[in-house]
Amino acid sequence: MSDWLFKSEPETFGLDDLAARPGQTEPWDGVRNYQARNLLRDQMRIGDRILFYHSNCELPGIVGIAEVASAPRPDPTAFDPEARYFDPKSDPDQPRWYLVDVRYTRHLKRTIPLAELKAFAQGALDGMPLVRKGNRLSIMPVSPEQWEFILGLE
DNA sequence: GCCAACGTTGGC
DNA sequence: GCCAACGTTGGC
Repeated sequence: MSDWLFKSEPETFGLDDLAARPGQTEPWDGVRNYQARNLLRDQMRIGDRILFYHSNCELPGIVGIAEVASAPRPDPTAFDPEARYFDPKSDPDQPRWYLVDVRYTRHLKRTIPLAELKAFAQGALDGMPLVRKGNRLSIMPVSPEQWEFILGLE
């Protein structure tokens, strides 16, 4: 069992959107980064916990908790020429991109801002990609210690 | 809106 | 296989 952090732009699809979905569950499509893909495809299991992070917004930070609600499976939007994330090089017989379903768990009592987390970049969150400059990884692993520490800030 | 950081692409 | 050019991410 592993823990993860997922980034999402709230203007596109935020935690409120997830909570409003039928079953509070949504396929996490559109991941088009190989490092994120490998984590998603090879390591995610049903029940894994997710820190839900809002990026590219007024107050970037962790806003809630979700969970992995399906096994990894090929991302169908990669095969759809109409889809924003269509990838003509993804072959249905050998899919390049994968997704999992994500289910809402809860909102945090407050947003834990990135700026606050960065204060621990040389401490409890040492090595976490999120607090490293220029990081763009949209899915990253969270150690049990990091998970406990971050929620301790709530 | 700016721009630094980064991943990907493609020419050679 | 190198690396410049390009497009994207995402904080500020």
